[in-house]
Amino acid sequence: MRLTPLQQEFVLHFGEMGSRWGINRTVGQIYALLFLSEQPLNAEQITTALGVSRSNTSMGLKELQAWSLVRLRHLPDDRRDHFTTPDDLWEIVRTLVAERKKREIDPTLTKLRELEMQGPRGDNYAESRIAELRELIETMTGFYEEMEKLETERLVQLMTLGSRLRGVLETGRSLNPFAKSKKGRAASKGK
Amino acid sequence: MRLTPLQQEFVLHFGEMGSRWGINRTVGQIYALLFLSEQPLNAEQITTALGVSRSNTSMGLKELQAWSLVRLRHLPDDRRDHFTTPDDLWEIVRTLVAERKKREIDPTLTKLRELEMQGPRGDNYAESRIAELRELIETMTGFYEEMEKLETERLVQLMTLGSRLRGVLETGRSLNPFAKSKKGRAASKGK
DNA sequence: CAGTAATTTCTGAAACAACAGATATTCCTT
DNA sequence: AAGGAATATCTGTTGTTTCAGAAATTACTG
Repeated sequence: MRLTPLQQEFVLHFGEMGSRWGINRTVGQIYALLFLSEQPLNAEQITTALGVSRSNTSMGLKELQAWSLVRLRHLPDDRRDHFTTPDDLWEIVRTLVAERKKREIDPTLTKLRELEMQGPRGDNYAESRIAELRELIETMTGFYEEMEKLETERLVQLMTLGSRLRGVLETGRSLNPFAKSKKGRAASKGK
Repeated sequence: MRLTPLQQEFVLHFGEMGSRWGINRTVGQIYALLFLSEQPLNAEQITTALGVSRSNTSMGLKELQAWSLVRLRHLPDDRRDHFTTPDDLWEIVRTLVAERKKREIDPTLTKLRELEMQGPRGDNYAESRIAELRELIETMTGFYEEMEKLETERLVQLMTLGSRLRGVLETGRSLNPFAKSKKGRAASKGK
């Protein structure tokens, strides 16, 4: 398989960013390639397109599956595994956030609760600091869980509220500019 | 400097999590130690408390400064640098998010725009996929910028909206349960 | 403008991660 | 059950990261 110049550049960028994202170059490249590929690709195609070893591709795909970032597809009359990324980008974001939370936040939240369970140990400052941190993480993960429940449509609606966000948070103010409220019709210009 | 058992356990946990957070063990430990320390600490104290080399401490502090995660403090009659973390945890979160965005998102957004600037190249699927990704990132960073502008109080208010979040997004519904609206007082049962 | 304390940078060793090629396993076909 | 295609795992090599200790630099003190 041969890449177009556009695909090439995109793939190389994702490879370079890999290390910042906590994955290796090959994993980044495989993901980028699948992301830009209209058809699902098999391991062989990925290997030749990226010019990496077959084994490297295999490990990369395994890692991407552990992240639930690729899906397996089977084509008729072909028993090779073919891989794609979801068409819906918001679904990809949801997956990414969920996985990162699972790996980067949850273990710490568990540990903090564990430390608190062991009861007061007379280390007052540290204890209060830990409690505060736990509360903050709980607040944030609680918010995350609420957002996770929203359908994509509502989520986008929330994200594109823009400057109206501030207004919504002021008690008594409605999101509907036509609702009965003195300040109701503020801020209406979208992008 | 000698650590209490509570500090010890917390510090070790942050060290272990370091690799998942994209920092090394020592950096994680230094941060954890400073986080639990009521007084600012100097490099020497950190070194003995963690049992690492002086040079390692120096590199770790440099890295934490690059992340803007620690602040420098000078005590009277002492020319050594002393380090602390902010008292306000929300400030820490803001810093973390801002830095991660800068390192993990912005370069890719720039690259995507760059690719689009090079104009259509007849690679239709890839082009539309890239445009879609850029739009999504712009939506998310736009939302982030709005949240960044909120004072902490409002931010916490937003995050603790809970199930009312859904209600707020339904056009015409006010955040104020007493506002005049037929559906106004719906959605009050918690989890 | 020495002398010394504090900090940073250099150096090499050890641990770890990434990778290609070879070998082994799985799973389908007949 | 044998053959063969697809995939996964093992093995050794290369590259990278982490770290301590040494050397160099910087920044104060008298």
